[in-house]
Amino acid sequence: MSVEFDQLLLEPAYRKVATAIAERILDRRLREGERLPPEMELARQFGVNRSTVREALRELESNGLVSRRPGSKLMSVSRPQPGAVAEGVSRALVMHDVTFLEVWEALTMLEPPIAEAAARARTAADLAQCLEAAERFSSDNEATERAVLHAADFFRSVGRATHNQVLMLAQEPLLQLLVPSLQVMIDQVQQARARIAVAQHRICEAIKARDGQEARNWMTKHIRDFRKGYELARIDPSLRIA
Amino acid sequence: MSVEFDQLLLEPAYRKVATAIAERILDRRLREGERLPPEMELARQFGVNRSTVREALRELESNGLVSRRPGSKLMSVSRPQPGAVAEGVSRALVMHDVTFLEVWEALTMLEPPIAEAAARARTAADLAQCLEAAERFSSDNEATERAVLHAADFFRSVGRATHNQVLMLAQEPLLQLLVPSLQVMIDQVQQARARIAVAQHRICEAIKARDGQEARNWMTKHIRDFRKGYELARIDPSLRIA
DNA sequence: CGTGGATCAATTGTCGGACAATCATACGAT
DNA sequence: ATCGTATGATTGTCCGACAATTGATCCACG
Repeated sequence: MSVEFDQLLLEPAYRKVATAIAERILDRRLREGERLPPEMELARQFGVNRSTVREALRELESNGLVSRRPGSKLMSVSRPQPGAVAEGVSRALVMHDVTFLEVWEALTMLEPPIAEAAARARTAADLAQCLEAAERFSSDNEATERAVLHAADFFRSVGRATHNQVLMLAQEPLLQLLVPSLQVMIDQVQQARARIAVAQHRICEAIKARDGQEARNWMTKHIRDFRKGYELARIDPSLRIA
Repeated sequence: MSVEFDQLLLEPAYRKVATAIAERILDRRLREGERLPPEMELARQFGVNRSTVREALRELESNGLVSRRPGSKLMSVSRPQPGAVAEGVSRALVMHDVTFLEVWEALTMLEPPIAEAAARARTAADLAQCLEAAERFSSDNEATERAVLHAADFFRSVGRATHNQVLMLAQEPLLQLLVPSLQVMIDQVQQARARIAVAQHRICEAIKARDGQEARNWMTKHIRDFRKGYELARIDPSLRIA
């Protein structure tokens, strides 16, 4: 028997409303695509003011559980977009002063097995996407910004080839954090673009041949190159990411 | 020259306010722990109504960028708590109908290298935490719920030993998704508890000896056991997680 | 001088109502 | 059937208000 009292949690009404709606969404009583009742109706059902309902909706909206189709004002239930979710994670990591070293270490762990899984699970369409992504990098890498975005997109295309949503979502924040620091590095290292292109090419070939081991190996080299690039550019890898 | 027009984005005011404040937090002009100006003051500065400011604050609040110290009503800038961030990711994954197989595959990729890194980077305090977590599982695993939570906490303690916040945050959603399905499995497989305890013990020993390879190996077995458990319990691993 | 309590101002949570802009829908003209 | 139009519904934003609770200040007291 505990002698202590539970810390009584007095949640504001807007929070209760938010969790109540979120619950209905998560247990599928409100299904995806279905439109949400109007704010007035929700206010009536919950017995609160419309302002309160609106504050709750803002929370759900920022979690991606509700959204509106572009050019519409009606709110409908939606599955959170991976990019948006990952953005929240990225911001959290930035606030925690993550360093490039930490991001790089995570990439080192995650990407090679992803490449291996992609080689096993890829479909013809996946392979085409990987090839296209590599081609985009090769043919349009002069502008720093575009080069970096294409490099990240290549990782995304490999991730999609795994057909594992968990991996895609785990990978996304890393890519978002990689982009800004890669942008600094890539212009200071002459051979960077060429080496990236080669690695992408090899990875694609391995994925095409369904050679998991080879895909993993080249991805390992690819990631290791990032680290080397930072050393060559004399960027301190233990600096926090902007 | 592009002939197309950019899709003009008309954001509602509450969104502009939210991003404006978020920007100031992320670039450290508003530092952590600092208290946020009162709603009225913000409304004055942005030239909008207090209701609008409040909607913006709800968004920031759900992103964890602002929060209040328990038992206080004053909002202050805060770094997002990993648990809360991961919860958003978990919900996103649930909405995307992730299967146990996907979660398990991600764990297979992520946990062994984490264990290896932990063996390298751990401090004495980290080791103590791992041992405590393992001990808690061994000594308090009768109640299903507690056993499962302790099993997850063991992973967390190993994650902390890596001193890599990216890894900790990447791992957290996986653990949150593992818990409910592990809860179903662990009671249907006789030897599950014992095998988990042994694996934890071996991993701890390897971490203590700073033997990365051994830590990785035992973690690999540990994760593989989960899969076997599901087969023994005759749970379809391609079922979506509740 | 520090401590504790009492007082007052500040702040938040919630409410009610209001209005313009915009979107959804139904209807009628072509 | 397609297109444009009128009407109603819904959202975004504003205003003002009030109770409850917290933060801050000050004073008495040991």
